[in-house]
Amino acid sequence: MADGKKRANLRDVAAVAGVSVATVSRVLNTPTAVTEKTRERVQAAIDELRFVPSAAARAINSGRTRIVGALIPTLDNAIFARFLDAIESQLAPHQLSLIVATTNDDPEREAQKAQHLVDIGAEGLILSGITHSDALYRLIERVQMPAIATSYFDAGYRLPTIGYDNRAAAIMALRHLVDLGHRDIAVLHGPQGNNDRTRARIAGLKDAGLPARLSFHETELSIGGGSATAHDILTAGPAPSAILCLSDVLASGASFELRRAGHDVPGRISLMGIDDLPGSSFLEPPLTTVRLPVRDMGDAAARALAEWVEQGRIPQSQELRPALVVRQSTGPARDR
Amino acid sequence: MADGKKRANLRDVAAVAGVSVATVSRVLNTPTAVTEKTRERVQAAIDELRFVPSAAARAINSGRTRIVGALIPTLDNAIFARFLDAIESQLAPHQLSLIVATTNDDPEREAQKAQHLVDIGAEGLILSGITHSDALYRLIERVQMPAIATSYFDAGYRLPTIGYDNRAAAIMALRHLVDLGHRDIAVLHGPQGNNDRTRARIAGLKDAGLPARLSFHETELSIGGGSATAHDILTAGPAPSAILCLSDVLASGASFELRRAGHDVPGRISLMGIDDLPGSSFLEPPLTTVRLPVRDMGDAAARALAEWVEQGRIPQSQELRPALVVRQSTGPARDR
DNA sequence: ATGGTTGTTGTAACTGGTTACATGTGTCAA
DNA sequence: TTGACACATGTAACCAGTTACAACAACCAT
Repeated sequence: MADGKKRANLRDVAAVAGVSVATVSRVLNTPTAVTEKTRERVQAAIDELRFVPSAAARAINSGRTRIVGALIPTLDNAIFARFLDAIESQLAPHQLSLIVATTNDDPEREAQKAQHLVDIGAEGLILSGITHSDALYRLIERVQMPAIATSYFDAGYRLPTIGYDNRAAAIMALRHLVDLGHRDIAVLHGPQGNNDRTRARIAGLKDAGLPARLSFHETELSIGGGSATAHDILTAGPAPSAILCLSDVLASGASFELRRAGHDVPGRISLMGIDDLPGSSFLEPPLTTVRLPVRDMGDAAARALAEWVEQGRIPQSQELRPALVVRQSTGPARDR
Repeated sequence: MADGKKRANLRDVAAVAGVSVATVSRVLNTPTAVTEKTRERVQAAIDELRFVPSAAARAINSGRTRIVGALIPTLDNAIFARFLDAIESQLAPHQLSLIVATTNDDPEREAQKAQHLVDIGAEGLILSGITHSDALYRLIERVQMPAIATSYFDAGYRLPTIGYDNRAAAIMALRHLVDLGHRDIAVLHGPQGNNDRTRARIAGLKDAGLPARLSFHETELSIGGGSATAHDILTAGPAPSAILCLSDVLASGASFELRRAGHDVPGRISLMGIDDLPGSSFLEPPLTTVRLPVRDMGDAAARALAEWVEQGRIPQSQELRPALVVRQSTGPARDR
């Protein structure tokens, strides 16, 4: 049958079917413009030669690659993985493929990867956060590329944003603790470096004007970081009445440590997170947290980007609401 | 300056620089073959016009897209996210881009997505497991596409495999429990449907020939599934002396449930998992499990695929060794 | 029989790069 | 001064598609 040489092309198919290349192309793209009979003949040739049209050749004509890229800090965190999962699911029906590039929150690396994505013809970009290198902005501007910033809502930003108000999310958590009477709160957070989500949360807490003394503790964004830092907080000096973790990953670590050390939660100390990871409700006690709608965010970002890429419709920035999820890890502050 | 119309192409650059297209192309690909002076002139034109070579046009000539695809069940599970993270990191230095496609363990969907990857010119594929639809095999054969199956080691498989022996991993776990004197063991596992990793683990347990009565319980692969099923096991009839979860996600759920219900682990009942997720060592008690080297697997698979794609070197199947990680969730079976 | 319309198909010029081959220039030795 | 050779550059064909336009046939109404 097939000579196993190399992939057949349009001319091969045309030759076998005894028609012109234009006709074959029509069978592929506008089948109604071709007679039933020829169409069948061409289709037979296509099947026989196992012809698969070259996407590159198509792209060169249409200028479309149907590829979009996502630049995310890391995949090694459930929150981003879920986010990506949602994006991928939403993109697939649009026949758009997703290229993933991780940046480790390094704007330099992000710009490089973005350049590479542009080089290979990406038609749109999903970014994380709103802090990026000038090189990236220049790139986006230069090639007029649709790009959406996520995990952050800022209607005044130079790009459309689809995300939540990180300040508000943090304040929502803090207010819950303050309402319960907590006045002395330790705040655990990941590296601020280039992570504007974390920075916004911290800034929100600092100028929320709520009546609480906050002590901030930066640590590696991992369960280990959370548990080690919780340990430090509880052994050094007077313990706070509540620990607020700006990420559930840290809260999980803190939760484990509090149990391990035998602290009564929420009796002696309250614990709270932000994110609402799948496991958070299974911690002991179940973790009070602020749910960030990452799945919805992924859906929305993917849809918006698809529309932008396909129909040129520039999306509105879109704010997704975090929600307070009260479980059993928080309770009234003990009287002193 | 620029008229902002559309992207400049080779001929535009050639015109501005006053050279031929061939020279511009040479500046891009073999700069040494061009005089310093012309090179500078061309470079100036490139900068002025903000010329970015079209990857599609390159691909059409070279036949190379520098894109590889990964077909994985889901991103919404830390184990796959880590795996992908490793792949992406390893691929980047080879200038290969990774397209992610999720299959939900559905061979039908997997074949579709694979077809799409081929359509857009993917040069290689990373698959999960060794159970795939005929359509996928035919596709791989037809287009002679480098493809590596992962998460499973089977030297006799039609494709190179890079992974571990799932049977052995499960048996390793079981043996640990049997060595501790457990004779009555409940086994929790995710849907067997099309998941050959799970099936292999179950099969391994069944014909390991170890002296233990096993009862199998299938549930949704989630923390909730693990905790609910653990609850069922402990409330219905005589409780086993150990619970073996074929995934740490389930074990986490079970661990939470055991604590919640106040069972003494490992005093009254032992708990064990397979995977070794980041959080597993923080469970209370820390989870005994079998570590699956997914990060190494991702590294190895990406490297092997890159070599295959770049140099045509077909990789050897590669077995990665699971390792027993004994923590505190397992202990001697109580005398009856 | 003629002209107009519609529908189907083919020819060839595009898309944006790469590259084999031809041409032109400069250096050096005979 | 001439020929050999290296080196730089240009011309044009090529990759695999799409598509504007032309050509042609079939059908119908005059």
